[in-house]
Amino acid sequence: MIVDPKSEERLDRAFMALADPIRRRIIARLSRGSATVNELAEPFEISKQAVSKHIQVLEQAGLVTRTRDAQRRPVHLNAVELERMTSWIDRYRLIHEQQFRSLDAVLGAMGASDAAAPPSVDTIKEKEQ
Amino acid sequence: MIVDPKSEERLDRAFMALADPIRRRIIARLSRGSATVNELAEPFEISKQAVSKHIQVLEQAGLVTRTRDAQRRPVHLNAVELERMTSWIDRYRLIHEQQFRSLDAVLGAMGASDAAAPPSVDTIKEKEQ
DNA sequence: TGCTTGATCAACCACTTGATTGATTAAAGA
DNA sequence: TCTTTAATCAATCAAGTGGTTGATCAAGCA
Repeated sequence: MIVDPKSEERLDRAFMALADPIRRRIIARLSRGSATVNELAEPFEISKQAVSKHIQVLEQAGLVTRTRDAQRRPVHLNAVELERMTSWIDRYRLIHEQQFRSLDAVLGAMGASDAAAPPSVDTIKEKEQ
Repeated sequence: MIVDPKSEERLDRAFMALADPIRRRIIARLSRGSATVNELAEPFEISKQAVSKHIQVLEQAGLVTRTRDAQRRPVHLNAVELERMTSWIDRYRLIHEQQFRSLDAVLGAMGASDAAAPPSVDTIKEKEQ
């Protein structure tokens, strides 16, 4: 499986960027439309410089882009990067779900008739797979 | 809008947890089945203590759970928390997409763009770091 | 030309993170 | 019992993060 090192680092930054509640609120705000740094800083009690840094973090993660409008620097959401994050997560969610299903089938075929859906995983010793 | 503070913190930890490539590889491994700390540490060149810490981070984020099997502490993926992460992201992806669509409709009806910051890709200038 | 506004740069500080090594707990096996 | 195995705890360290204040840049406007 070939893994693009740049894609690794981009994921690092994207997840790190969303690990902060202020940055998540910024993303939430931007989902409703672009905004300037001042507008984005307004609801928060921290300095505008701090908000500016948060936006830089989001920008380097590829989650937002910035344009220029005179002395304003409007910030726009980049939904493509959000999509990359969900792709990563969903990939392993799917694998896990399928693994879970086939394990369930094995247990069912072995004669243990309970076949409980909830995770009775704690008794499982993984040797197959 | 009521926001459960614990849910905020849980998201903080979940996103932070996935911001590390080693922890993402651990999640990827666990999607294929549960494993012990030693098994999880095997592909990495860092110490087992370090891997143990990574697993603690994942556990406190709710992304994995641990059980006991004699002196082993098998680690299991908790897909529910992964689902919470995609839910958060997809929520704002959806809002953004709808916002985008309605803006598109407005622009189409007007024929000109004087709305606040239309995020058209062709006007984007810089992408420096 | 100056002045104001929007935003960033720079230096600094407290705190956290990721890693290390060495010691320790806990259960199995001889 | 003594030894091995699985894993964590404890102390420490370098590097990174999130915040501050003060200075600076860049574009309109009087």
